[in-house]
Amino acid sequence: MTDSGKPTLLVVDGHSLAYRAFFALPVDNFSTKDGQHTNGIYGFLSMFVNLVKAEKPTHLAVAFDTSRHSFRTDEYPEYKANRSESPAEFKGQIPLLQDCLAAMNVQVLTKEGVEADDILATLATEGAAEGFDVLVCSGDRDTIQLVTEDVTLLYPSVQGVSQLKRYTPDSVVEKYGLPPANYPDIAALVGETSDNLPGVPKVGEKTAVKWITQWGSLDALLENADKITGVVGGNLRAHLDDVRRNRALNALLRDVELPVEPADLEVRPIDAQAVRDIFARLEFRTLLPRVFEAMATDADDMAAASAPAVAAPVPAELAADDLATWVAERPGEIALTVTVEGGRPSRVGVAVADAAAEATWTDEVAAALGPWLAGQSPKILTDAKPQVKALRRAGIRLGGLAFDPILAGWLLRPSFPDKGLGDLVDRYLDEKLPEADPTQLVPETEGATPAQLAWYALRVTGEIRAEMPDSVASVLEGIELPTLDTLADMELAGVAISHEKLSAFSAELATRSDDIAQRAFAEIDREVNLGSPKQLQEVLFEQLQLPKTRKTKTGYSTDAAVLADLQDSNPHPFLDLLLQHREATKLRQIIESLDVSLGEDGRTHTTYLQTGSQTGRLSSTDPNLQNIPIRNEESHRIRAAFEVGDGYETLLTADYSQIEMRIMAHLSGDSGLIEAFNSGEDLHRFVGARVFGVDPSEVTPAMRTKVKAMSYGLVYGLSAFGLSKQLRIDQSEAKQLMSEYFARFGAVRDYLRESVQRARIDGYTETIFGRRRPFPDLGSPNRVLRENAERAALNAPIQGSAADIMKIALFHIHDQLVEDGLRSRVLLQIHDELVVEVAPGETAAVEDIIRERMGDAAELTVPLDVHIGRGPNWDVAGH
DNA sequence: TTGTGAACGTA
DNA sequence: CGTACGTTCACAAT
Repeated sequence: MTDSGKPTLLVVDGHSLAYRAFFALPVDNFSTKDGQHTNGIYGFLSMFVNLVKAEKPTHLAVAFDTSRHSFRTDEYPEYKANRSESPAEFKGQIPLLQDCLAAMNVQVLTKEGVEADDILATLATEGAAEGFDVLVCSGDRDTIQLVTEDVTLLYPSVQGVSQLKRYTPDSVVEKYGLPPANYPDIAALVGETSDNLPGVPKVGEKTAVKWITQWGSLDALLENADKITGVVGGNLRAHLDDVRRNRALNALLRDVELPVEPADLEVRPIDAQAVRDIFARLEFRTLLPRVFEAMATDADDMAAASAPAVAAPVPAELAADDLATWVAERPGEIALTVTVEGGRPSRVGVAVADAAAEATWTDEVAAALGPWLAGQSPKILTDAKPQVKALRRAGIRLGGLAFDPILAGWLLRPSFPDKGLGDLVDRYLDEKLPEADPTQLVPETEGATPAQLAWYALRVTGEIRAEMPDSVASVLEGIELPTLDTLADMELAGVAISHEKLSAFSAELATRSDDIAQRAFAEIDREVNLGSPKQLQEVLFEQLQLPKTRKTKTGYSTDAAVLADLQDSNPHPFLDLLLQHREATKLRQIIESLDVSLGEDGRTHTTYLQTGSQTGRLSSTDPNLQNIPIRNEESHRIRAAFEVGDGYETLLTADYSQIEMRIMAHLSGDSGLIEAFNSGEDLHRFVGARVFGVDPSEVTPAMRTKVKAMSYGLVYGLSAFGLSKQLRIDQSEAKQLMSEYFARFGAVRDYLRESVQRARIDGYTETIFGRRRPFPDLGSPNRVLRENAERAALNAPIQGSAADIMKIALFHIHDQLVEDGLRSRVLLQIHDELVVEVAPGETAAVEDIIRERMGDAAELTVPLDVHIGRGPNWDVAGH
């Protein structure tokens, strides 16, 4: 609101200002780690928040051009034809900028066939008529014509985007000698080179102003053109049509049909979480507080924003029997929340569409509700796994799990880090989940009760289902929900680890790494922190004067590959000692974290993140048991500490051999690769024989290594450059290898190409079982971004299908073990390997189940080969 | 105290 | 200039 008490409407030309920012800010300082350029976005937003903060508009909109095409190019094809195509790096930023503005709840306007300035002109005209003070912010001089007593133009000065010059009628007269309405007349005579509109030769601003002043208007001047003397008079007469055309084109449209009018553009509070999300993605940090400061947030306006469209039912507090009756009387899906404290149920809430009830968890509640919980009547649980585990600790095996909004939300958007029900309520219901403020000891706002959480979950479920394609629904029901149950059991079981073995090894490694460190310090005559890349750079590149290596963001790399290269070219004892030190300390860290993780039961219970990957794989945390070392001799001692537990007979490992290459064979239908797997011959030997044109018996280890690297590389979208690096061979030799490979296995190359092509069209990839992963960047003009997306898209169906197959095998095995009443249990999953703890006397039966269930998990055109090992510990079993 | 980047372990 | 993860440490910013 201005002093006059009138509302203020600010309209901004997003395109022209972002474009200026794009050239003003160095791209090096403004791109994300995955290569997205952000200089235009940053510059625009920076200016924008300053502007909002300074002007405090009550109404706000940003307009964008849709393309170069407009009614002006229709009338005059040469219009702006001299402008070079705007760089792809810039174009790619526009949709992201629009996302930012959307998150800030700023109205973004575009219209096919008109330019952003026409939208500004329309809004300015309407706004002035409706009693607004209007501020127009644009980098196009044509907008000067909009200036009136009610409309002020803010125009970026040459000094930079952040400096805006105010144009009022007075300042326009001062600068041009004519009122704003006449500016287009001047421009028409002078011409506008940047728009490819030639004017009258030899006529500049001075002459134009003089003429218009003299004749009162452009029309009058043109009518009296024959009265103008001299060379310029001749020029004018020769270019009358040009002038008329210029004047027609530089007139901004003031009656564009828009879906909104100024009154609709009232400034709304920003969506704080959405802004945080997109700024995190763009890696904007300093901008965040500035935006929050300049613009009101939802939190400031809780009353309006948090008022739910539908109020959650107030749950009835019921006694055990009544709660059991409550659920029994309600057929169909019931949503359920079990709150968990100390790993055990503490409270339970149930909800249906219009009613909710809950109870504090007691033995009575457990007994009364037990049969329903264990039964098959359908239930919806949000983030079910911890609740399933808690119930299991209470002696109840949950049955009938029909939906988990968290899992479903992840299946639909696997790239979004899962942040709980609140985000889903936000996204799918456009409401705010009531949350107690954790920073307040006595929160002002109450959080939702367990029953109310269930009620929200039920409603979210309806919305998610509506958006879920059948294929994704089948992955949820056919793979993820059964897997969830299995994972709960695996986490509860844990794996026995020998503290004695670990601590003995840890002590050994401690003395060893100290010893290595001392010798390393002797080599360089000083003590440094060998774990500090910064100090190492000093030692390597300054003190020892070794050649500079691969650049990183913060300096020069000192990673293992680089050190090995250095050792080749400039041997130095320090390098080798450093590598040894790294190895010893790394092992020690891993051992230490395992030791810390050991529970009172002498077992370690990892947590599997079911929604932790974008491909469908599981991940493991706290501790991560999916990256326990195996490559070198030392690491076997760590695996040897993973032992069979008391009361069990043996550990058994089962792994799929070359499952990703088998999926590749299946998906590509390559006859050579299919034959390789059906022949029973070692895969790489078979492929090597084909590629090098020799008998399988003549494939040397070197040849095998090469085709093996090539085969695995294919799955990741390897380039000749990458292959040459990995094999330490010439790029030309790598190219040769690739072309020989594809000459024999051409269908593989065709498949890979087509699958990316398909993903570009569909916008997502799909596994054999229908799991989808969206790839919005496949169409990005940013090459780095696009090519990264292409490799990921090429890999996703393969890695994802393998993950699907393993999950299916996993829960089939688990379910069969339970069904057959066996005590043996699956403990670990490491992507293509399972570790099973076998009860006495069950070895043969368990082996049969595993072989069968892993082998039958999917019907491919090639067999699924399973390798099984046995032993008292993971090292022996894994042989 | 918190966040980031380098390095490195696995499939 | 090879996909997918999680953990640790150092370091800088707070």
